[in-house]
Amino acid sequence: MNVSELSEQEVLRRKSLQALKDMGIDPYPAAEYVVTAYSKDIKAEFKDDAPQREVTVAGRIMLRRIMGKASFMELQDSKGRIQIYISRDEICPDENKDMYNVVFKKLLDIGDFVGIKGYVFRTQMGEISVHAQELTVLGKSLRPLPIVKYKDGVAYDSFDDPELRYRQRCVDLVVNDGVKDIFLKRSRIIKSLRDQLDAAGYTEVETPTLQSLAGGAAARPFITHHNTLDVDLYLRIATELYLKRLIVGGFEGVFEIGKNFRNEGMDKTHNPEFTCMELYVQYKDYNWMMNFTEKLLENICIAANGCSETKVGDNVISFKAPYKRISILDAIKEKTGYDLEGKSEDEIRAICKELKMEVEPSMGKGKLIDEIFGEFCEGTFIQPTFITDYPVEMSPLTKMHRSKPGLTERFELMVNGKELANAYSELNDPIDQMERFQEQLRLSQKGDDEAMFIDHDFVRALEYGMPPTSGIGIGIDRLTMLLTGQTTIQEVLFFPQMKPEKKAQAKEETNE
RNA sequence: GACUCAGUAGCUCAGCUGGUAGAGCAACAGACUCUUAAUCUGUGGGUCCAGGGUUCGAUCCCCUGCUGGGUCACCA
Repeated sequence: MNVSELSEQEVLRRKSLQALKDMGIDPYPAAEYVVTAYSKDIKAEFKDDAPQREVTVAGRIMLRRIMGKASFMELQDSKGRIQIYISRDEICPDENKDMYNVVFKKLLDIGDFVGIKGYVFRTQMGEISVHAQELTVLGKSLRPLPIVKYKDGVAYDSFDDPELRYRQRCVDLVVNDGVKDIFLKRSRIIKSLRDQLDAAGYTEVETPTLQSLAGGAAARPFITHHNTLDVDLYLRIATELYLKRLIVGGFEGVFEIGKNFRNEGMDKTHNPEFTCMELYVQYKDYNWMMNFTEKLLENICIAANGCSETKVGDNVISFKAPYKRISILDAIKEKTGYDLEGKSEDEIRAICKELKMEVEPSMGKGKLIDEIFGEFCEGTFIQPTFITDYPVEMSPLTKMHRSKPGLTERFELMVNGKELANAYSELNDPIDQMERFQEQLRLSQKGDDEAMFIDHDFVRALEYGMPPTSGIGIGIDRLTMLLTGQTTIQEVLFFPQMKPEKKAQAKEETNE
């Protein structure tokens, strides 16, 4: 990079870096710096009448208030911030005052990492702080951070351009209060989920991400190429068909938490790669799965938020089990007044017309029902609600309903007007499965580019025999959104997908 | 993909339908030994997203493109 391209402040910081080296101070020391305390804990554990506590803390300088021969700074470590008091004669007991006058006052900047050895005290204004006795440079920052100031919990000049925040998430995490908390909570959510599945005796597994056939869901896949085999491969759109093969193989329960990839649109609730948890348990049905799911989610909510409620926008959502259960046809009857039970495709099409919906001739009965639900019902279920018994046309991997013809043993869990989970009593009849795949093929030939392919290998697995099984998929990103009160998926992904930065790319190419 | 809004200093933003740009914070120089959005004095910092067009003259008007936001469509 050419120095002339650097901003004034970047040039100055590089000069400070050199000045530190010239003084014999390594701006990037190699040795371990032994930290004995963290900001948050120091404040929580402080007692005014306790004996003086010696601590060593380390972190990033976020604010400096220099007042001649003494100064305050705010140090940010992994748990929060703590104020540091530095007096010149304390860190420079000898005649040489360079460590304070030159290093601290001139060569260090906001964003630099330092270590502070000192003791904990309370200032005259009442703030618990560390009185520095030793200052160590731990890492020089050459690029100025955005300065966000906080007073009484209110942020001033916050760094809030979404493009910059998502492209440079590291900066967002450093300067914007609360961003890190979302991701810490995401981690707790996944841990709680994993712990509960583990406690239930189920096995966490990993199945292929590169698949020669992208099955298990209706979605356009990403295609890639394997050179050695000279074949095109797909990035998986679901883990379903491989996990069921493991059920065939004799596992009691298997689950996988991992990324799926769908080559589709991006918006507030869709990212091309997203995280799903899929679970399959032998000898269970979808009724059992509803019971299991509502307890699972209640516990996750408590693990994340300390209670079984969460607030998203103006809605307070309770994850306390049990959840309301209603069949999709009853839901439609409730919201639109139309009873679709036993109606033919043409009759339903006529109802769509009465409801002033735009429908296409290629849509079959199941698709029409789904459209009505999506249009008039889906958004109205704010509290967790199991929508059950979907039409067979939309559910090629689901067992037929034990008593309702044309419907399947499937549920989707709606929360805050969005699908959070999708589950079935899994279809384990290989002949029926083959016929369903063939029906998908017919849809595909009619122009449905999301119809599933026939997976002969999966059918062969079913032919060896799969026990009755229930399975579920839960969208982890959406669950995290709900439990952290976020309304866009970008806020719960560290690095949401964005278009490449054109300028930066061009620059790098000219450098090579 | 459609419509719409936006892009100005390191950050957050002003900028009068046209005359080559301002503030706060940050930075720099100085003062200050309990400050906390520290304060006080002074200084520097700009490819006004890019490329065309109109004009004597464009940050501003027009066109195209890039990037992002919002709404809608797509995503069972």
